[in-house]
Amino acid sequence: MSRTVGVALPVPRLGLLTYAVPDGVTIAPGARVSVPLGRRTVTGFVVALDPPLDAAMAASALKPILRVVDETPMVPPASIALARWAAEYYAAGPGETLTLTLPPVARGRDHAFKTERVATLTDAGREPTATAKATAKQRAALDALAAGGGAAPLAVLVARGISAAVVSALAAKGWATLTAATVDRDPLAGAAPAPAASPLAVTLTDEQQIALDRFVAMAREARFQVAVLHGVTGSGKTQVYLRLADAVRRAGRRVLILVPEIALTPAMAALVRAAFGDQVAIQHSGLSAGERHDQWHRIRRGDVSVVVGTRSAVFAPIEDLGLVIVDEEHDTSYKQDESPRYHGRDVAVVRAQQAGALVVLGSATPSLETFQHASTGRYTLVTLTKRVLDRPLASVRVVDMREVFAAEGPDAVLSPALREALAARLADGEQSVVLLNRRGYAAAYFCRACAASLECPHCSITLTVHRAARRAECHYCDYGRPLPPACPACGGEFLDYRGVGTERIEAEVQAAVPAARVARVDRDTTRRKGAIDAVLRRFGARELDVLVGTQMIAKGHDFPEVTLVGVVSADIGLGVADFRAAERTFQLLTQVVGRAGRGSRPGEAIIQTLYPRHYGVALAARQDYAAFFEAELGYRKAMHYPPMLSLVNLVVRASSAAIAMRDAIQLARALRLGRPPFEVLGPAAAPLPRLRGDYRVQVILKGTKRTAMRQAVERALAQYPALARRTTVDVDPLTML
DNA sequence: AGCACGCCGACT
DNA sequence: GTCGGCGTGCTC
Repeated sequence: MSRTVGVALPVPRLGLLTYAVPDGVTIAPGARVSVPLGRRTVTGFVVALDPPLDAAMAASALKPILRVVDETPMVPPASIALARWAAEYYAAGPGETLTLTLPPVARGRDHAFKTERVATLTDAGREPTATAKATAKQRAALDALAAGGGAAPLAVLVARGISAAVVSALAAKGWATLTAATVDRDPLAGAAPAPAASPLAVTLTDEQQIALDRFVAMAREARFQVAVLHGVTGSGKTQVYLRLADAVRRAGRRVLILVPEIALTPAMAALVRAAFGDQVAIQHSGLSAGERHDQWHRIRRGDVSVVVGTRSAVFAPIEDLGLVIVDEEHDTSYKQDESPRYHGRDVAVVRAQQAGALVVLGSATPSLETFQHASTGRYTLVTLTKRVLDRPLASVRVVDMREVFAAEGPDAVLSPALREALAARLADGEQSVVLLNRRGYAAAYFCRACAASLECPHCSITLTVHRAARRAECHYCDYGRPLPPACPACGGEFLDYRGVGTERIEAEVQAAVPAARVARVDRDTTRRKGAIDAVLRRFGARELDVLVGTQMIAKGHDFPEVTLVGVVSADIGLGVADFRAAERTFQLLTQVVGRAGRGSRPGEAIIQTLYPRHYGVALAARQDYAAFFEAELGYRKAMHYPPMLSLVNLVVRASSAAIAMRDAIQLARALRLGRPPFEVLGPAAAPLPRLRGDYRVQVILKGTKRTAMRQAVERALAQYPALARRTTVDVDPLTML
């Protein structure tokens, strides 16, 4: 019996604390315990039994555990190991990452489980002679119950026109019983109907079959391996995933499928549901707390063999894991942009390693990190070079906007080529997608007299114009204001827009093709739950002709009738001072071009740009991943950027620029102490020097020895606790903001 | 994260 | 004169 336990508490950066275990109490790792912390009582996780005590601790009196919350461990040992790894790797507290393994806590009253009244036929109810005197309605109810295997939820009966009163009558006559049962809410209820045929019955192309056979053979080895599925857009990666998942499931091991975003999840979830029925659990942030709770417990109980979810599902309590699939592994939404700043794909690889499982990283545009490992042989590369049914990739035209500006003036938004193509598609009854990766009407509202723009009072950023709402909004904090009638700086009355956003594009498209039914998909139009689903469904049902949107529409969706994709300003993003700008642009363009021509008719893409020769644009137009990878890797080598080495980004916040700089200098000095095996760059003002009222200064670590970098950061921050509280640590940052 | 302590500005 | 702002320290 253990005398002490190491407990992880949900407190940022707090390490394990040791508590005494009262006599006669037994505790297993993974169980939650209620413990005193300062003057409050909190719930933590037992992660270690009888941990080694340091001298100071051994001498002092440990506080005892107040209560054991779980008789049986809340999370399996594998989840603890994974969370502890993530805590260390991402310089977070163990409690922070362990929290990720739990379902969201229901607030207030316990809405955790939904109970439902279920009617069940009794023996008498099944006996035709006993029920001979049933009325017509009662007979209908008895038949419905019999058809449902002898039992059915009351709600289902009511939906079929059988009133609750009739069911009560059956109960009164002893022909049926009514019981309250706990049911799992179905997060797919009301979602797009599942395809009629099982996705597992689809005939694979030769390439798909070869890829599948390869993966199945690897999975059969039941050891940690990483495979990369590099398949061009429309090559049918999903079918390979599903068949592979089925094979692993049949072999008795479980499967985790990660997908990038909530907007994408319903489609994938519906497919997986069609393939595996009630063997699937879904986890993503769009579910209500109650739904997530139900799904989490189905997983924890081992009721399902396949789990589909977004980033946080990587911590789901799955045992006997044999396969992890990371769909669209290059997608930046796998990286959490708040602490703990983990990368779902990277955690997935470690999870597979700890479980002895196969992990498949799939993408049409693999990240540099992933493809680099594939090309050195550390990961196994499997390629799909052809689209299913031999459909051609879209033909691409790059439009040099400088020529358009020269011909039509500087206010041109849609090029003649794009306008004409949109009109032609409409005339042919085909659908189009127009992408611009910036929402709002205009990027700025500026004064023609003094050139001042409306700016956020809390962030170093110009306010975005939302014209329909007649407001200017900050896209980094919650500040917003009505559009002023005159310049707030000089009183000038000639205010104008600069830069375009999706709201403007929607209007321009409507003006160019007045007869078209146009809808917009961006964060502004899809805030409401289910809104994005509704628009995508209308588009899928051909009730819309043109979809205008941000990168939300570039991902994953399969609309066979789309034959034209327009990209309004391919350069957004290239201007950002970020070493991944070219990679992101290439990925976005390649993905969105891949939306065209997925049906029987060939697709076309029109890319408008100011830099037609930029390699990120030109190679995406050619859809030449190999050439892009070579060019980009050359750049990363020359500039000493990932994947050649690793980065840690430290951002120090303070109430004044001077204090932020002073503290960052102190931090950098501590990090440079003792000739460390890595570079310390800065301090320098962060790319966003002010954010939400804070002044920000950054220090960047660059090197190949990640462990040394992390340890140095831990040491430096431990030395200055006040500074640590105001410093964010981002290991393997995706952006330097 | 909370919660307490402590040191500087605007109020009954 | 205090009330209370947030900056800092601490949690087995």
